[in-house]
Amino acid sequence: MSKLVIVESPSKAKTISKYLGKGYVVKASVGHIRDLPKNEKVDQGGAKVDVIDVENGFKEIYEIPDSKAKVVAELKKAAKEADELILATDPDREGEAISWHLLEAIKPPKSLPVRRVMFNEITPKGIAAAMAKPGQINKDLVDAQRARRVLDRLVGYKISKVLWDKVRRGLSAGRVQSVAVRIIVDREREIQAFKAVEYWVLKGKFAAKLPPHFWMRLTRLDGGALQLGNKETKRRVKDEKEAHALRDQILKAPWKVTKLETKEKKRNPSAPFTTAKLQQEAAQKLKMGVSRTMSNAQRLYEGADFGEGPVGLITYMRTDSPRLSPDAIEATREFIAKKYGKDFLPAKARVYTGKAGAQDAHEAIRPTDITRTPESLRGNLDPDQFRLYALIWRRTMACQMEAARFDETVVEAESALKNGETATFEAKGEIERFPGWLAVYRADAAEEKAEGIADATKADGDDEEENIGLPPLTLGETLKLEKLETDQQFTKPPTRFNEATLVKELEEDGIGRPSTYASIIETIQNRDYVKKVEGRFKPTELGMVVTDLLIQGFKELMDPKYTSGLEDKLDRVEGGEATYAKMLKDFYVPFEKALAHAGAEMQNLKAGVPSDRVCKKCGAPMLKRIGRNGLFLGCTRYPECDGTEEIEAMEEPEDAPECPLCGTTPMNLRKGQWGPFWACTNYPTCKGIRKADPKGLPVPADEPTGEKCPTCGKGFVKRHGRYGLFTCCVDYPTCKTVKKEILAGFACPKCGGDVAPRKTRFGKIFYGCTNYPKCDFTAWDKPVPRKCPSCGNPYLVEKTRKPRGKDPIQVLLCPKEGCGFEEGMG
DNA sequence: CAGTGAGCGAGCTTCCGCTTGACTT
Repeated sequence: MSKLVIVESPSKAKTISKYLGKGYVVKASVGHIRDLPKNEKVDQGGAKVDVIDVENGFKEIYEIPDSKAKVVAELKKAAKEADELILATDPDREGEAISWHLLEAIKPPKSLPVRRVMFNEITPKGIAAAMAKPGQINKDLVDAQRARRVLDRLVGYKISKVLWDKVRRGLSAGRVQSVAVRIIVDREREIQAFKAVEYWVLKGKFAAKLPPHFWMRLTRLDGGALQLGNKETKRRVKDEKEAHALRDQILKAPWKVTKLETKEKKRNPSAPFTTAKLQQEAAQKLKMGVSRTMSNAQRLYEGADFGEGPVGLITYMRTDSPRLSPDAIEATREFIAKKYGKDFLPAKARVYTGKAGAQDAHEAIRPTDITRTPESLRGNLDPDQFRLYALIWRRTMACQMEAARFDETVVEAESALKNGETATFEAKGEIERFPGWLAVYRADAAEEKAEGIADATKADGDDEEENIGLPPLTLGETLKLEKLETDQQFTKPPTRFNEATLVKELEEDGIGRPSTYASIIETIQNRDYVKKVEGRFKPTELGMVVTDLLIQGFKELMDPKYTSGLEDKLDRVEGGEATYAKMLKDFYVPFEKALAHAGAEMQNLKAGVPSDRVCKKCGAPMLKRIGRNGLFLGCTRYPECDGTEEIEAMEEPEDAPECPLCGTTPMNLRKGQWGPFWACTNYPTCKGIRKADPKGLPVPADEPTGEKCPTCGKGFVKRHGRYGLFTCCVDYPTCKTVKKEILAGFACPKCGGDVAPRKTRFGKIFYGCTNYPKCDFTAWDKPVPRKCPSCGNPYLVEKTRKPRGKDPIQVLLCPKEGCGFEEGMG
C-alpha cells in the first residue's frame, strides 16, 4: 500500500515523485477535472434544467468533460489502491477548487484519510516542509473560485447572447476579452484624436580648453523648461521662424560653464521573471511572440534528457510572483561569488515580493539549477529554447548581484541673450564605475549579437539617454560655440499595443491570468474584434461597434478596474466575510437589470444604427448596419433607395496590381459575392478585374507557356487556381483542356490515372484520383512519385511538421501503416 | 465576382482558468 499524491501538472508529478521516493504514488489531474456543462441541460422529462440555479442560492451543476473522463478514472483507481490521499494541487484559489472537485469526483471511502498539502516551491526542502504540515481543504477558498467561475459564465454567456441578437451570431463577450478589446479601442481613439504639435530642438557643438568637442541641447529659456519631447512644458520653440531668431541670438552670445555636477548613480537589476515579464522581454529581445515563448518555456520546464531521465530546466512558467525560494537565492549567491567574486555580491540577498493581488502559488521563473549555465547547454537545446533559457538564467543571476554604479556628470552653460532672455544648454555624461549585474549581460555580448539577441544591457535602462563623451571641464570655463543645429520635431501619437505590451497592460490591471494571456490574444483576433497590422493590434470596425454597445449597456463590467474590484469581493469570500450566494446575489441583481435594459434598449446593428453620413444617391441620412459581408452604411430610405457605402476599406496590400484592360494602377480591392477581388479604379467605364486570394492578395497573372491547346488551337497558360499552379487553355473553363501535370506526372497507384487536389465539403484539401468514383484512391498529404526506400510503397507524401516552438519543416514520409520512413526536405 | 438590409425559424454559437496531447473527410 502507498500514499497517493495528486498534483496538477504531469511534469511536476515526475519531479515530486523523484523527491518523495518509495511509498508514494504521484499522479496529475492535468488541470481542472470538472466544469460547468458547456450547454443547457434537460431532465428526463425534456424540461430545461438551469446550469446555475439563480433562484436557489446560485446552486450550480458540474460535470466531468469527456476529455477528462480517462484521467478521473485513473485517479479513482489509484485512490482505491492507496491508504492515504494527499491533495497537492497548486496553493491558490483554482488549485483549492481542483482539490475539492477531485474529492467530489473520486468520492473516496470514509476510511481513506484525506489531506491537503501545499507546495510553494518544488525543491526537496520545500516539499519535505510542506508534507510535514498537511491541512484540510479550505472551503472558503473553494467558494471564492466557484463564485469566480459562475460569475464569468453568467457574464460571458448572457452578454454573448445579447450580441447574437443585436449584432451577429457567434460573437462573444466576457469579463476579460471585452476589456482587452476595449483597451485596444481606447488606444485607437487616442491615436485618431491625436494632433501633432510642432516643436524645435536646438543643439550646439561646443569646444572647451581640452578636446573632445561635445554637444549640448538648449533645455531652458528664462528658467522655463523647453519642450523636447511629447511632454508639454511651459515653453516651446514653435516654428522655424522662432527657432532661427533664437539661433541668431544664441550665436552672438558668450558661453561658459555655469554648472558642473558629478553624482554617483546606481542602477539596480530587475526582479526575476513572472510570466508577463518573460513574455515582454522575450518579445523585445528575442522577437518571440507570446505563444511561442510559452511553448518554448513549457519545453524547458518539461526538461531535457541528459542520460539520467528528463530534468526540468526551469521552474513553472505560469506564475505571477517574482519570489525566489531561499534555496535558490542561496545557490545563486554562491554561484555569483564563485564566478564573479565577492565584489559582485550584495551583503544581503535581494528579496522580491509580488504585488498585493498576486496569488503567489509558484515561484518566479528561474533555472532549476543556477550552475547549469547557458554555455553548458549549448548544442543540447534547439536555438529558441537556448535563447529563452539564456534570458531566464541571466535575469536570475543579475537579480542577486550588486547594483551597477555610474558617475553622471551634468554640465550647463547659461547666457543672457540680447532680447533679455536667459538661455541654458545642458548635457549629461556617464562613466561606468562598476558594472555589477551588467557583467552577466556583457559576458557573451559579441556571441549573442551573432545569434540575434539585442543588446541586453540597454533594455533595463533608458534608451533616450545620450551617452556623450564629455571633455574635462572646470566651472566658469569659457566655451566656444562652434555650430548650432535646429531640428524640426513633432510630438508622436501613442503607439498601438503589440502582444507583449497588451499583456503588460492587462497584468497591471489584474485582468486575466498567466495561464490565459496567450489565449486572450487568440480569442480577440478569432472573433474579428482586432487584427494585427505590422505586428500591432488595431481594432476592426466590428470591435469598435461592439465595444461601444457594451460600454453603453454594461459600463461597470467594461471598466478596466472591474476585475480588481471583483478580486476584492472574492477576497471577502476567501476570508469568510461573505458567502458564495451573497457575493453572487450582490453582483447579479444589478446585472440582471442591465441585461434587461440592454435587451430592450440596445441599438441593433441588423436594424441599423444612426451614423453621421449622408446618402450619396439621395441625401438622406445613412444607417450603420451589418450584413453577410460585414459592416456597411445603408440609406435610411431602403428599400426605396438602395444607396450603400463602405465603412472599412479593405486592407490594401502594398503591391496593388495594374488593370489588365486599361493599365490603370493601382486597382481597388473590392468585396464580391465570392470574396475579395481587384477592380479597376475607372469602374464602371473600365470593367477590368484581377483575381485575389481569400486574403486579398492579387493572384499572379496567367503565364503563356508557348504551347498550343490541342482542342481549340489557342495558347496554353500557367494559371493560379484554387489549388495552386496548373496549366490549361487560355479559354478555360470554356475550353476545358487542362494539361495533365497537376501532380508532376504522378500516376494513381491504384489505377494509373491522374491524381488531383480536391476539397472536402469542409474546405480541407486532399488528393484524389481523377477517375473517382471508379477509383477511390485518396491521400491527405501531397503524394510524390518516389518509391519508399524502406518498404517499397509506390509513393511517399509531403507533410509539414510543426515541432512546438520551432518553425514548421517539410518532410517526406511513407504513408504505409507501420513503415515509418521519413526524411527531411531541403 | 460591385455585396450586404424585413419575410419561415431547427439547432447552434458563447465565458475564464487549470493543464497537455490528439487524428480529421
